[in-house]
Amino acid sequence: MSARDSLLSAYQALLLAEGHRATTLEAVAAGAGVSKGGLLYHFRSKEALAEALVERLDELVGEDREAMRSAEDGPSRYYVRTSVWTDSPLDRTLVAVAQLAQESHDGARAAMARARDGWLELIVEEVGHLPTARAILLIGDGLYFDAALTGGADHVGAAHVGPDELMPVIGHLLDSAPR
Amino acid sequence: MSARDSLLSAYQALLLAEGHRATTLEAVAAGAGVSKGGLLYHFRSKEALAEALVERLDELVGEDREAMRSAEDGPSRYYVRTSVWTDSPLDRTLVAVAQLAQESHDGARAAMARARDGWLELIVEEVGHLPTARAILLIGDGLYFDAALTGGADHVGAAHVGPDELMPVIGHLLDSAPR
DNA sequence: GTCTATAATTGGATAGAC
DNA sequence: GTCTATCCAATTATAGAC
Repeated sequence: MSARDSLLSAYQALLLAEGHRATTLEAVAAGAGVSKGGLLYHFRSKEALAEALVERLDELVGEDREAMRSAEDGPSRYYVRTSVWTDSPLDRTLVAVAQLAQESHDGARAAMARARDGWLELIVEEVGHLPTARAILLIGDGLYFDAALTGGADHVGAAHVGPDELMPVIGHLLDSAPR
Repeated sequence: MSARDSLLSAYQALLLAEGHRATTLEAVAAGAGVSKGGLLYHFRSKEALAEALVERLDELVGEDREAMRSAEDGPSRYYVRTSVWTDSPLDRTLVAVAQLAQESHDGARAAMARARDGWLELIVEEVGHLPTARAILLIGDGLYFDAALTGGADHVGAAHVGPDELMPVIGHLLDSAPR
């Protein structure tokens, strides 16, 4: 992996766990095994790190959209199934960018809006009923919220319900939506 | 309002919009119209502000639990109905504490877990089916996630669906849950 | 109870050596 | 392409006057 990629991954990991302001250039550099000067050769500023991460999210979301469109069990089930935390590249990048968005980063907010609009579009196509589609999108948002609250750590609390238990509920929403 | 309350409210507002690290003591003091020294008389440290806010959340959640238990339309509908952003004291405090939790504040994480466990308990009592109850809880989480992403600003995007459109979907989940 | 002054530290960014 | 040294601004917290 190139030094640039290592730096971006280290930045993402820290952002995920601690947030934008708490993620210092020194910590990112240390995480990637280079010095602060080395970091600043690849990324001119802290803002440049954020912009690169937002680009990475756009790419991953684009790939996810293709997979969602052609999913065997349909876009809605695919969406909910993949919204539970699995530590995938998209999971990690999405929650990291969500941290940026919450700390008032405009680019990150716009990227989150783009991603969610795209998902909603495919769900509406399948469901044919906007409020139901919105409810399904919200369930996915809720799963990301849970992950974001703990910085992506495993959460096997009493309240935890896995995808296997959730899917029948989604199936029910799909079957019963007005047309 | 006492100076202490003003300070806590100013802290909460900044936390909501910018996150823990970005919320400086100077900005909190300025928001409440006192000096940094004045702030530190009421709160010995930044951590003391965080702890006071967590206490405030526990109180508001306790009150909300009572209202939820005795809601005319039942706990589940009450929960979803009140999870849409209305800028209420509970909304603001909850999302502010969620910011703290995301920046790895243990007390905030524990408070969020307590709140969500309490809500889930009442929903399960009503619904009688854990996966359905969990789905309803997730819809509320999703609504808070949306609010958190924008720091509680109004979001009247194309994807926005209000409570009036969402409630029938909840009603459907309630009616169709296995018993 | 609130203020000013200031100490001690940290963080983002630049300059220039290697 | 990476490092060290350094500057400047910002931040938490203390001390003590009023």
